[in-house]
Amino acid sequence: MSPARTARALARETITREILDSARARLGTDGAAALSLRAVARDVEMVSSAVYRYFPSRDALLTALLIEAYGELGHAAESADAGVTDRSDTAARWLATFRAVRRWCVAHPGEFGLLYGTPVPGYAAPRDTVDPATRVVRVLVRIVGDAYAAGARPPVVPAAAATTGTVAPALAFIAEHGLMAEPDLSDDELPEVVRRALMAWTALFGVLSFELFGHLVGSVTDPEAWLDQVALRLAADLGIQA
Amino acid sequence: MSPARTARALARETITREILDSARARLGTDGAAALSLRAVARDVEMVSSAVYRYFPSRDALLTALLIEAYGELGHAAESADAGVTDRSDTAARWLATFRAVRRWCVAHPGEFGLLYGTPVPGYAAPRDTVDPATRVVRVLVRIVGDAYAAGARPPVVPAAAATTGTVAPALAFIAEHGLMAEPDLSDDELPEVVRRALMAWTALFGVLSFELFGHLVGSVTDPEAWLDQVALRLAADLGIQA
DNA sequence: ACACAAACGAGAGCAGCGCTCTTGCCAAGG
DNA sequence: CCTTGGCAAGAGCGCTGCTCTCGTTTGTGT
Repeated sequence: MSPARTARALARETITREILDSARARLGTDGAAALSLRAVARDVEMVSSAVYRYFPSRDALLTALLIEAYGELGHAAESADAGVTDRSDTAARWLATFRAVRRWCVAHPGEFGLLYGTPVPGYAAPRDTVDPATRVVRVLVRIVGDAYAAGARPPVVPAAAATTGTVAPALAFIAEHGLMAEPDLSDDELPEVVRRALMAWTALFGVLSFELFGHLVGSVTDPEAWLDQVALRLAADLGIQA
Repeated sequence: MSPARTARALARETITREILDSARARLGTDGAAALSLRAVARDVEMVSSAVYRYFPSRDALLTALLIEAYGELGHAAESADAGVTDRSDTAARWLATFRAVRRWCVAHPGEFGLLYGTPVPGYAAPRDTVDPATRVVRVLVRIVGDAYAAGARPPVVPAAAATTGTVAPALAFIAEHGLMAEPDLSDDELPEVVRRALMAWTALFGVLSFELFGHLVGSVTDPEAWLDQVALRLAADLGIQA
């Protein structure tokens, strides 16, 4: 892809990396909305206008950070799930994924704010970011699907089934992206699996957002243990067990 | 409290109200982080420095907006719960509260971003905001507590009870704030009620945050119906029913 | 009724921001 | 060798939050 590694190309690569690293560092201290291109320019000891040789605008820099962060978070979730050798132990895969997602988010609060916080006013995420953004929920769908395929079911069939006939949210999701690896599910089970996994991902995100944005300061003393409790509660409500 | 309603005090009240309204309008269009004091000054046709007569800083203006928004959201939740005449129909109270919270958040996305989005970099919410911020979860705690007191229980007692011995999150919450109205619960049930309600509030927030911040665009077609499904699912998992 | 103090609006000014444009330098390729 | 193009630097535009000063208006105690 780059056969002619000229000195100029190499320098460009290095400086681009430096800019991204400085931007991510400032993301953690100042927040995404207040990310100052001039500040990162000072960090890498350049004049602000010189940075525009590498990123045409502040939004382009944000997009690069966005894609990088989504990739890291998705990779953390996927490798955590893949790290459980006993693939039938869906409960262990579930908990490992939850913990890995939290670990990355807690380690990178600035990037978390960029990904899931208030959208930057004038900025709209390009199409390139929607696919890496769905990697975490795809892992959860896969785990729930595996558990369902292995016979796991929620403890009770609730009365909520009455509403599934009127509306079918979360179905365009699975229709558009082929994110199921387990075809051993009936047409009735598949939407329910997707719905449940999406709800669980939403709940996981809610816990992390509350923790990282400081909404649990007075109520939860140990956020790590709290997330474990939420993960186990969701797993129990989904019928996932070893 | 103010027997001498001088013309100046009246004018101050009116102009303060105008500033707050303009700020809330700009909150919806520009976002909380980009809220410009100069812009609201132009809206109310004043010089920027004149606004400082009413709010000593941009942070103080944000705090005023924060308290006002928390109050409105809390009032929406409380009045929705109180609007259900049959107090024993905890399922109806549950759903009404969820819908009211969503209605307010969807109607005020800018305020939602201020309350629950990325924290404004240099800004730290003062102590005055923690109490109004807990009004929604207090409503949920009360509903779950009423349901439990009436005999409702989760369908299964899950294995997650093993972890409750090691850590006790969400207990300082109920210890510090006296937010229970139902004393008909044992010492074992009380923490579980608080935990469950806090998890439900977290899940509700996650759904709203995903919807308002645009993370459901490709996956959920009807957010209103989706929130109903989540509410019913949570109620079923909690054992809440009419 | 008068005077003093507080509150107020307006304006200038400071430092910082994103971004654009121009200028001059230096490496890469024909 | 010499032209092309990437590169850093600087000036400049309009914007931001905030501070200070100035002259005016308003409320109040004597």
